Amino acid sequence: MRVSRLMLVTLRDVPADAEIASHQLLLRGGYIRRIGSGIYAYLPMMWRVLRKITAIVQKEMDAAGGLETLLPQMQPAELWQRSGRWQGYTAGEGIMFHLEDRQGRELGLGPTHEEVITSLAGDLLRSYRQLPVTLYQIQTKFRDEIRPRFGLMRGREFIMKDAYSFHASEADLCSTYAAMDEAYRKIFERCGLETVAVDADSGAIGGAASQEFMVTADAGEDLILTSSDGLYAANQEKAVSQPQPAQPLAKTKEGLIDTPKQKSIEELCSAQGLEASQVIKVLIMLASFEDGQLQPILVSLRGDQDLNEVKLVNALTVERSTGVLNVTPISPEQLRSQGLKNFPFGSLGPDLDDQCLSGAKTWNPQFLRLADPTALALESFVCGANQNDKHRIGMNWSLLGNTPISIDLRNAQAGDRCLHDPKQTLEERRGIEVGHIFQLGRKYSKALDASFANDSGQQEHFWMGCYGIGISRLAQAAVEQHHDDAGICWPLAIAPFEVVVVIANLQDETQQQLGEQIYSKLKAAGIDVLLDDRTERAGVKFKDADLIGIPWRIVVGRDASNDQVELVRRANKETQLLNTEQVIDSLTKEINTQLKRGI
RNA sequence: CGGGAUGUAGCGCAGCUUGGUAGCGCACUUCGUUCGGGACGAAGGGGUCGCAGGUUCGAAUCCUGUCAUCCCGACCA
Repeated sequence: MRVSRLMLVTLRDVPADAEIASHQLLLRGGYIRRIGSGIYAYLPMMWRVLRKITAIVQKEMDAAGGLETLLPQMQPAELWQRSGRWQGYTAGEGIMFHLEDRQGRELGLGPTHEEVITSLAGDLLRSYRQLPVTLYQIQTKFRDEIRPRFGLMRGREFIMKDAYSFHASEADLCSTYAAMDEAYRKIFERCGLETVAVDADSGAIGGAASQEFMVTADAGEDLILTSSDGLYAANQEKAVSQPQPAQPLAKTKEGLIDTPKQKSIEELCSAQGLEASQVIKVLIMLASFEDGQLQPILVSLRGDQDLNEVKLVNALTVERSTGVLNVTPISPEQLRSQGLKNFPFGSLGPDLDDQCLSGAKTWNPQFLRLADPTALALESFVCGANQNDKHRIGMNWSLLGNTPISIDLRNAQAGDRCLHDPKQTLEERRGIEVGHIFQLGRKYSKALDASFANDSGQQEHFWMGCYGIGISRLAQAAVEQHHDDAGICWPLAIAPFEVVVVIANLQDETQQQLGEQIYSKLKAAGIDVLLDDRTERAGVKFKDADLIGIPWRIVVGRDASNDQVELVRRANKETQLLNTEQVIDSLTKEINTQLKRGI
């Protein structure tokens, strides 16, 4: 391909609405254009990148026994009603775009495909003899994200590879899950990405075991915690640890203390000379459930710990065996509109009386009381007295009366000791989630009644797994991990072109001819080569080559008359002076061996 | 949805306080000089000042409403 024919439009200034490096560079390099919030056009060079990633994914999925397919993006509501997810995905914070057709039938635009694939499998897979089966597809997904951001990182329309496996037994599911884990590691390695596999929450998808693959990068949206020996790695949403020990509270008799203007844990501790771990922190939240219940929640935590909302939502789902639409802190305005008196915020205790909810218009009039084990383990503590500007000291749980439900609700933090080896501590890093694998179990096959005949002729529900990769996100994550001040440094395997031949001065006949010659020879050797044949000055072409990030650059310039050209490696600017034959030889070899690695 | 900010040419911005009919840099077109790290000169083209009302002789500028985009939180590949 010739740059003069490539519709290459690069920008010198950084677009104002791009925040992170990868987003800025993709815009500046002429890879993407924003069409709407979270909606992007993939320009020709970007499409080449995406196709290269796609090809790698297809190869590895095929090698792992996957069957490529293509499922509809328009999905009937009825299918989602059967799985029980229509409500959760369309109402409240739901992320499914949905519409009505001319007959008034409701349809959703596929954010994921468990429903479609499971009903198909139930239809087509009748015998255990047909199992296991893994189906996958690569297509555009639609999600009405609450907050799209960072270009392709979180789009409302994005390209995803999603795979689903069907099994006769849990053991068989586990073996495919392990094979997918392996395939994912190969895929990311072949794409030139440094990733960490972490234990993950399975979220709205549901199911048992689940692992996320994170591209490590400071701009990542997720916080991941890893042990220094590398044996434990988890998303903070899921991570568990041994808490730091609490500072024991000097034995005092229980009593009331005045704590004017000491509303936060910090204010209280600094005014009273306490450690945060000696205080019980109380959070009041409102959970709205799929069945319409509005339930006030009272959470007690040790003062030095933070609430993990994912763990809270999971706990609530188990407690009520129904889906949670959202959980939000309760505000004084909400209390007023329920016709309730304000709570003594800043002085709340775990024993806040249910009386203060009586007469609520739409809420359940009793708190659901939960507490983290670190809070329950305190033998003596300080907590709010449920009246403004008063706290109680020397308290314990038996003095407080009815004990809340004990459940892990706190965030593991960097510095906590690891459960697998208390000598290790957790370190934190940021990551971009590019892949996620789940053991779904039989959640969907039961909900959609998808079954097969086992070896004794009995109908059984499938064991299922599902496995996703964000293709377009992966492309941007690669940029986030591989760039410098001058621009992108694409890993070879996913670069839009492998080599760019820059003719320094197009008016120089010798340079022009030699450039053309090298270009044709590389093309004939099967290399993805770009020829910069623009009549721009050399500096402009060098800057553009750096910006768009082609891994290798051949400069045909001053020494063209002696058949000497420069070979420059984009990532480290390493330069060699070679003749035509050498440059073609060494590039062909280098590229072929690099691309073969990992296959 | 809550909190914060911004909308003026393809991109980056000034002008708004104090109303007088739109400007700068880059990019684009033409000509000349230059030609290995985003050249120089000359001449051009391109704007419903987000949109709708209002105030005024007159609005990019003041007022009201509205829409869009971005950032912080919940969502997730």
